[in-house]
Amino acid sequence: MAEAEIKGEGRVARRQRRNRAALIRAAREIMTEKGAEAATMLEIAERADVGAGTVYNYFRSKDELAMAVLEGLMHDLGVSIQAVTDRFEDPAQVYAFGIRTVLDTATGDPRWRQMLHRSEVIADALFRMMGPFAIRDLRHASAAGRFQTEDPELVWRLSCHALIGASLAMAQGQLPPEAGETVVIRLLCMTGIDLAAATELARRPRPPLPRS
Amino acid sequence: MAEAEIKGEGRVARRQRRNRAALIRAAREIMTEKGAEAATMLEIAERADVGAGTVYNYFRSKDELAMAVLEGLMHDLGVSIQAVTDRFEDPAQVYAFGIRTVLDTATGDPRWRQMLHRSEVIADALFRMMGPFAIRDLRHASAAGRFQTEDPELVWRLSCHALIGASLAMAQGQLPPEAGETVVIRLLCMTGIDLAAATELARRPRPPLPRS
DNA sequence: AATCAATATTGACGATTATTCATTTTTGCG
DNA sequence: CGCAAAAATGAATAATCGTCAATATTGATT
Repeated sequence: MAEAEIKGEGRVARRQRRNRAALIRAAREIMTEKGAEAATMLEIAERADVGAGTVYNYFRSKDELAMAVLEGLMHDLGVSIQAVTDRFEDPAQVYAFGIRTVLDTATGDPRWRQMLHRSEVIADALFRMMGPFAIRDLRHASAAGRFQTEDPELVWRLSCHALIGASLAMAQGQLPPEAGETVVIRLLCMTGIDLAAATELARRPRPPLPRS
Repeated sequence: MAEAEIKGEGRVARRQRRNRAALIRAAREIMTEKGAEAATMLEIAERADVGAGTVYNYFRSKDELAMAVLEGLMHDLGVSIQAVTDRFEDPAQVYAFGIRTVLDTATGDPRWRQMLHRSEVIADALFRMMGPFAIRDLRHASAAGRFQTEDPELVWRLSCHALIGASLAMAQGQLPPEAGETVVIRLLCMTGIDLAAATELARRPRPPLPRS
């Protein structure tokens, strides 16, 4: 995929797109398999079939590469969530579905689980990558009188950190899997709805995610 | 301080206490000055006046030493908070004061600020070190009908991650300092009170902290 | 006081890896 | 074809965590 020719694209540009994509793909495979820390730059370079130094022509550091991997994972998840929530009527339900799905994916998908260290980086990526959607949903739900969130950006930021922190705790067995619902309920409380409404929202049946 | 003799304590035990204390003190000085990452084990060992390998007789790893430093900082802050909130009547206010103080200290005290990387470690330390107090406050406030928190442990855990995440964002200038109040309001919302009550609680005048 | 097993200390060293950089290869253009 | 600029290369660098064999200290026992 993504090998489509772009008219007027020279060989350099084409090779660069190929290298960048190959590096991110290789890094994603290795990092999501053994963890970002355990993945070495040399192994990534070899898997992408480039020289060790070439990685640094595309990414200033290993962290920057790891960030690109994370953003890719989150982009994919965001697309899946969008596909499902497009049909929802209630904007509050869109938001609730989103955070529930992020939580379930972060704890359930082994690829996400391997990236769960360095939570500040992950929370930040989540904030940036899914922020536009989440903040839009918070605004809609507030406009519809469902939430009371005049500061959606801040609420979303706090939610990201809490969400990733909870995911980490669950992945480490410090929280039971059943806690997922309660986590969602409490995060919904931050939007300004009351506990009963948050509970109702969190317990609505959810359609399945399309696989990515 | 802490050089008090313990009756029947041999020289080994005395030296071990001295070494452990000296290592934590040295690590605290260096780590809070230049950050935990930039501090090297060798420099810490030299400042504590022990050999480079000796550190590993007391702490299995650099992370474990950093954790001890963090726990010390948090212990000190916890003592200060306790001294102030002892006189409060409203348990909800005790909780509100606690989280506000953690936030202000994390963003204002340069020693804390230097430790703000690796937020999952810090949030975990906060959860463990201040958890007994915070959870007690949440229970009291719930029993008094102020909060609705049947799951104080979970709410506290989520709050820790959100609190540290927000502190990090403020320290990096991604959030303005005035956001502190809103952060506290939204964290209070997680306890199950409504937005108006949370706002009132967050805006009550606060007595100053005794310096530690 | 002498002995000695147990324990603690030491610091040189090994091992690992992210990153750099001088060199080589490739590209695009006149 | 020839050449300058850009990109790729991978061997070398650098930095430091944690190990370990050797050494020093301790204190119970004789």
